[in-house]
Amino acid sequence: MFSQTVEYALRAIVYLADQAPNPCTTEQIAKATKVPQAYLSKVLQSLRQSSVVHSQRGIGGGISLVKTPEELSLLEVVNAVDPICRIHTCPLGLKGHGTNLCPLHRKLDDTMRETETAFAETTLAQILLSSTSSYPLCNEPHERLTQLGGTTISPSN
Amino acid sequence: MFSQTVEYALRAIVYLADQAPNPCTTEQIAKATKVPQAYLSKVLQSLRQSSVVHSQRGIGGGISLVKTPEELSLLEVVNAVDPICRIHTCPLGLKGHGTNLCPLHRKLDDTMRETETAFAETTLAQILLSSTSSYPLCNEPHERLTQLGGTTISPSN
DNA sequence: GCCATAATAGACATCAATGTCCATTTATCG
DNA sequence: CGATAAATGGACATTGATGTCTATTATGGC
Repeated sequence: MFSQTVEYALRAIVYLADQAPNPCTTEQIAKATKVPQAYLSKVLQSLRQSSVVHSQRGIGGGISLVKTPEELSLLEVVNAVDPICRIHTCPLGLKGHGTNLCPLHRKLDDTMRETETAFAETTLAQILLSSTSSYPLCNEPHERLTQLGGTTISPSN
Repeated sequence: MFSQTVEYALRAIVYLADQAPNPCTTEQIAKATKVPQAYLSKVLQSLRQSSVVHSQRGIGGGISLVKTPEELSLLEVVNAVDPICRIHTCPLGLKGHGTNLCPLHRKLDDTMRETETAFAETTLAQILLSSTSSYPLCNEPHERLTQLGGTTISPSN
């Protein structure tokens, strides 16, 4: 129901939120989220063009969130790469329906509206704080590869 | 969010429900629903293989619903052509998550479950009886091209 | 049995989503 | 300035969704 690109974008953003506000390289994100790196870079470009993430080239650079996890909703991520396009006018192009969708398309649009709302109301911070018995994207909490102060910590492996 | 094929399948089924229990030819459905006829025949084959519709060749034949509009849900139609596939195991293939999805995939699956439920609870009869100000698929009620008794009525155009 | 009707099957065409690869540009560090 | 790190852009490959076309098969009426 959701495209592969949406899945990849959300994985990357969850990882970035987990590491926020530190930047992460595409390679780092790709490995952590098991997304093909070359394709991920395309997805990240879409996110950058929509101002969901910020990028910085060169040593010490990488990708980082523009907003804090508290301010960023799932919907903003989804709409950046594969917009949920609501039904505004009759898909059959019937005049006379105008904004009055027929019962079928009214129902379809309603379900899309519900999905849209669910995504709009969920922030990345909520995802990170949710307590299911599994951590987001991994078996253990992710290593924080850099500390806020700038000291680098090596991963345990 | 929903594929073109789902859209076409639902249009066809709504039309068939409107004409039920009379059979309709693919050509007739295609014109009424503005779906490319050759492609529609593919979609209808999927619906037949899932026993949503029944087909009859030759003169007087066509496509008809297997169930009554009261018994048929939108979900059965959708799942016949483009199944809503729920998330059952971790898409990253992480052991240890098992059926315990991480918060991200838990949320994604929840929205899919809601959509699934919405479709499961809506019957074709409800769609036909819904009173928005627009008729399903058309500006006016569809002509019933044949009557239950077998007498054929010419369309007014 | 013959003809008209209508579904069926399969080949083929087109396009968008997904995925890969490589050269180029921008940045930091020494 | 030179070396390294990292994103960027564009070309290309692959696959699945969408769409078209034609020959074949099944059915009912005469």
